[in-house]
Amino acid sequence: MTIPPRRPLTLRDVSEASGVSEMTASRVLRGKGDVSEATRIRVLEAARAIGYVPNKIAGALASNRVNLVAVVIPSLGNMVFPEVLSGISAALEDTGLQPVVGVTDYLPDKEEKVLFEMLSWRPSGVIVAGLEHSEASRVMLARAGIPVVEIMDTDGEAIDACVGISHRRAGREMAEAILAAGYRRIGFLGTKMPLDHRARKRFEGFTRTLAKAGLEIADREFYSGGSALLKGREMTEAILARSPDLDFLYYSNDMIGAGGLMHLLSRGARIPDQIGLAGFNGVELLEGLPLRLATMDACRREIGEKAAGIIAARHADPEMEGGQRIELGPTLQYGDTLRHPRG
Amino acid sequence: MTIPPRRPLTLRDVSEASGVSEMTASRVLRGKGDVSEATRIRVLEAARAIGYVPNKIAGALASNRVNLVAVVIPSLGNMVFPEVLSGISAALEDTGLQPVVGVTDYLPDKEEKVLFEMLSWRPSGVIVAGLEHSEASRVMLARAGIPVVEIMDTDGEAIDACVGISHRRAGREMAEAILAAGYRRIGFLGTKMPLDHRARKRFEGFTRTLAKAGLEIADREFYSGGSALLKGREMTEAILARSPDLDFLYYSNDMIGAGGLMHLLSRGARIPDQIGLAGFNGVELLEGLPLRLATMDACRREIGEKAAGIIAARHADPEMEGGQRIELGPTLQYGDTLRHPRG
DNA sequence: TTGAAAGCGCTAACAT
DNA sequence: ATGTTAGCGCTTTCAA
Repeated sequence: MTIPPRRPLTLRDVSEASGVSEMTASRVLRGKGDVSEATRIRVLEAARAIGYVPNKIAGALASNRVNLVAVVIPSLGNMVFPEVLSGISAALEDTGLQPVVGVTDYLPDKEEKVLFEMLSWRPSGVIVAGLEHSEASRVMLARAGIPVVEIMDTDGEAIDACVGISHRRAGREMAEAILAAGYRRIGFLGTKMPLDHRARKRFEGFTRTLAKAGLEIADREFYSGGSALLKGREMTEAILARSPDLDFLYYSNDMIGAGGLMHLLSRGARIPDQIGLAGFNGVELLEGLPLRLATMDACRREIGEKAAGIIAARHADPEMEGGQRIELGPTLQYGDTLRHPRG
Repeated sequence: MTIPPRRPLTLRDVSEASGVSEMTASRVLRGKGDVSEATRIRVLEAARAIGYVPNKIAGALASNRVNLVAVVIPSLGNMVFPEVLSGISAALEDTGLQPVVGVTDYLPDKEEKVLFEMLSWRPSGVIVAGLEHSEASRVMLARAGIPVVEIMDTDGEAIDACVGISHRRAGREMAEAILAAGYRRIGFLGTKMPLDHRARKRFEGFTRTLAKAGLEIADREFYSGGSALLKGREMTEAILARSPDLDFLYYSNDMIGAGGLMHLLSRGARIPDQIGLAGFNGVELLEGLPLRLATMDACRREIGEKAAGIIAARHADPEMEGGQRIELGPTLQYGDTLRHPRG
């Protein structure tokens, strides 16, 4: 197992080893054009024997085609994005396209850098989380001349295509369900929001709906960083110490909601009657908790699939129109922590 | 905001817009070679004004340099790998290198394909999880002529460099701690292991150590797929229904261990005296549980940092020797679910 | 400090 | 079915 790391092999080496022209070897290795079965086999065997790995850089430059799709997301730690990615991978599976992931840590500047870096590899398409970008990023994307799909969110104006849910609506529907169930003293617990536009939009949709019913958020608590489950426990303890009469806690994500649930269970709270809870995302984790947390599915996998589907379709048919807009409908799950509306 | 997607701009466009040669423009944009401050500014402004994005494909072909590091991991859903990635990103931050992630789903065939695909972009290095690869993969990596770092595991023979922990030793140390604490009827719960070599090695280290003490695993339970937390609950219920006299449960990962903990808490089990539990990984999630699960830290972030450090160092100095081997020492955390040894 | 020429490894387009 | 030629956009090398 000590193979001398030699000079990288080129098509020329394959050509010499198999006795056909470079062009024919190239055709065989790409599976394009008519090649006789005999030469096909000779080339393939020669390539395998010498251990040829094609140079995609040269191939891409010559053909002006790159089978990569840039995927730009805020974070991998969030549970949410790996699921989007798996939807993307699945949809790209048989298209010859490959996702390449970049992470922005929710920072617009870093997003700009990551986009610049990725676009400089001339990918066949871009999938980027969110509708909020720096002006420079928007210009880059608009000028790139490739399909751009903004995902997760539909509340705003897209550069090109867009697939997601309306977070304002998600917040509104959750508020409606909570009000319909008769809760009135409602607390909100979430991330510090300048970072997270989607959480902010849910919050806006939520508070506006309460306002229409003549209500306000009774108390709130924010966090950033750390173990979300633990933060959920701590924040819940803190908010209830301050406002013991709350009858509902709305969390901006399921992880902190799960933490809050753990806290309330350990206190022996009567859920959902004395106090109700809801999160957001519909993460798989929730299935294992003692009570099922009320939540709203963010259609993560489906978003990934649909976004990748748009890129793939437009890659296959470059004449196709852009500007697709797909708004998915998240569904509310009452679980065991939100009373069903009376009746 | 309707920018016409034009032909991608080239260095020639920058050259024309700034009135210097392509070569000078290239030098400015790469920050290499002597350029007068005046022309530097003119070029930079011209590039920004027209919205130039360099073509890395052409650059890479011409310079025979690619600032990418291929990172090949089994899964993104596992909590573990995003942390390794964040270690890698951090260590690569100021090196000019960029990680590119590929996912294998624990399938050797897919690993082979992903490696082939990534190597065909001629990256500056490869970081790949595990020491077990198909023969073809090993040959590809050995021949690639770039630094290769195998991570997570040190029980086996590496192609080049390697950074990780000994999972056999981790299993052994956990077994020793469990025995020292006086537990004797021990159950094992884990993934179906042909898929997961590291879980298998932990299991081997664990059972061998028990064997030396004249003990065997009293019962076992395996799963694959699904919500790990829920599976942990279900498996725990199942194994205890079958073997009610178990006094310790060793889980192959923290997520199923957390599920088991939830189940036992809901049953009112006396932990850790009547029954103890331990998992593996030291995931952040555990901090939020009602009891801290005993676990063993897998040094994930540190592994990522060290592996990327090796690639970066060898990238900076191509003369440097290869074959580094770094075995990290995971530390046992007793938490609240494993008795400390008597005394 | 700047420019001109050659060529990286491959594929498109056009022979044969 | 196979081969030849030119050139993708950039950087290296050498010259001015």
